[in-house]
Amino acid sequence: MQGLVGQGLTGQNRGNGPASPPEHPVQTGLTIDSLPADSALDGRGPLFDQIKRAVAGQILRGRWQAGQRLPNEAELSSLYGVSRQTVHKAIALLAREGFLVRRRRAGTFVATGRRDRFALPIEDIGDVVAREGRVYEFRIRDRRSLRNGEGIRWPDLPDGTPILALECLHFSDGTPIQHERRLVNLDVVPEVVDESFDVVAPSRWLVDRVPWSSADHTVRAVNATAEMAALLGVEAGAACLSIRRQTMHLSRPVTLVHFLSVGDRFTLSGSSITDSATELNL
Amino acid sequence: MQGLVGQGLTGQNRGNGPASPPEHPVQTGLTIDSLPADSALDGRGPLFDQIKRAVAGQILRGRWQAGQRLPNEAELSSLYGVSRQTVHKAIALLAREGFLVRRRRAGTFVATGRRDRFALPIEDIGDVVAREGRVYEFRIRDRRSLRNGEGIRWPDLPDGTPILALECLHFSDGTPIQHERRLVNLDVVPEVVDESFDVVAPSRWLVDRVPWSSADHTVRAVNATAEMAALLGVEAGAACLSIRRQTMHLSRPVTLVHFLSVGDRFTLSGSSITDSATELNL
DNA sequence: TCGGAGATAATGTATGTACATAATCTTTCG
DNA sequence: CGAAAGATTATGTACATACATTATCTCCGA
Repeated sequence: MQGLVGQGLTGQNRGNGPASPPEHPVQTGLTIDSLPADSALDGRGPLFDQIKRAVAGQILRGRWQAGQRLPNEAELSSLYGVSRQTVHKAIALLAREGFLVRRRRAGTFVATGRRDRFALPIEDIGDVVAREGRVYEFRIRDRRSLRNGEGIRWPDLPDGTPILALECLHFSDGTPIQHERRLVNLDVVPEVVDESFDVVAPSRWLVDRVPWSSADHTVRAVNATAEMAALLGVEAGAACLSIRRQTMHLSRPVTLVHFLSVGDRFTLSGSSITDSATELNL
Repeated sequence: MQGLVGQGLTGQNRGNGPASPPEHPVQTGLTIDSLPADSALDGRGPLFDQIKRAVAGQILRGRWQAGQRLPNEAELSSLYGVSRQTVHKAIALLAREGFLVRRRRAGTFVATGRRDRFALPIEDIGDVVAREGRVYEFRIRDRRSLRNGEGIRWPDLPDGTPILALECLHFSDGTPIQHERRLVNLDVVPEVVDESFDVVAPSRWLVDRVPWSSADHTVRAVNATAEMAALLGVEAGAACLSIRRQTMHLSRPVTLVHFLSVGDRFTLSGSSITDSATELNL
């Protein structure tokens, strides 16, 4: 029963039946030029969403420029013919999504902050392979229990902490595409010593089991060493994508992993969408 | 604001009489075991934030497991001694951040969705270099106005659309670190033809000027061709990070850019933090 | 002119109330 | 027994009200 995937939400387009804002008094004299036609609410979905769309639309269309001050909540309220609470909810959400900046007493401003917060999603290799319709397999090459500092050192972890060290290879349709070297903090995840990883890959096992609160990533390009080249079935020196990830939970390191993937068999890709734009369909 | 906790944050919990819920008899037998000590509110910040922390804490500590159902708003309300609106705000925000899934009539559940939405921020090269305390420079190597399909083809753009093609190099302390090849849709950004890019780099100029609603990225590792190697001052075959980005605005392509960076001089890195964890300080 | 005290204007939070919406559960009737 | 109709329950939205919190502005006096 916990299947549940996409939350369906969003009231459909009911033909703005109840209490639509027909003839509000319009408060002629005011700050911002009376809004042009395309600032009107569109009647689709909840009021606060309509207002979000209307405001974000003004910004995305460049009508409200970065740094410019918006009408205050009371003005917007009478402008759109809804209560201040409803305006507040819409505007506060847009601010939370980074479109606006609000300062008490000063007002609400279009965020100057350049919207260059591109974000690249990093997915589980198994998911990627499966999504491409290929057969995913993995093989554990090595598995050792030891203490930090004994041959291997995990910088963010105190020496002596018990850790599990894993090494494994990932395959797509039988071709090796990624090498993984992983350390797991046994103080945080002691159960992992009882897991054979016959069926579930370590990354998936961990992600299913341990919540994390933060993750650090470093992505770089490196030339394959002779050893790695042999494992991955490419020539020495082939360009490889190297991903290092450390996840933390409640300020404690959980796992440190190093992925190495063949450059022309694996790419990171994804689309970042401005939160609002998603809902806005702009 | 990280000063002392201080500020009498008002509205402490229960006890305060004014029209609190009509003293319903605590509903003994029910859903969640009466919450242990660490589920109490901590008195820091607004009530809805305290409730967010309390609930997210239960989840992150594994006390409320994935798929499990939470007490309903009314129960939480009497549990924490706040109004349903306040509980609703906290829970709705957690749901919006992906911690919870809510279904009408059914209730609120801890999200099973694996929290594997790692995201990697992709920054402007100029920002990165500057942050490292190095001197950033760039040089335009080529600049041409042409129409799509004439020698260059931008797949997502109709043939014949006027475009500006740029090629430039980015330097850190005088060392070349990134090569950029960029196409700009002149139908969307006609002003760009009047910009010399003497001072501001194209990426920065665009990001400051044109809002975007979505961006596609592809990151891969490639071996430097002889030509690129010469430009970047490395040996042919050196591993390079290749980033392709297309940004769209209102469903129209704005710019398509191809970055190539020397593997050992440039890395992508960043930390993804669960939205809530930020505020939670967990 | 400067500095500070106080007024003011904007957003932020909390509560109450009412009703809408969507599942789920229950009952009833063929 | 099973399907349709209705009751129930939990969340979702909207509005009103009240007060808290903070910058900012104004004005007054040394």
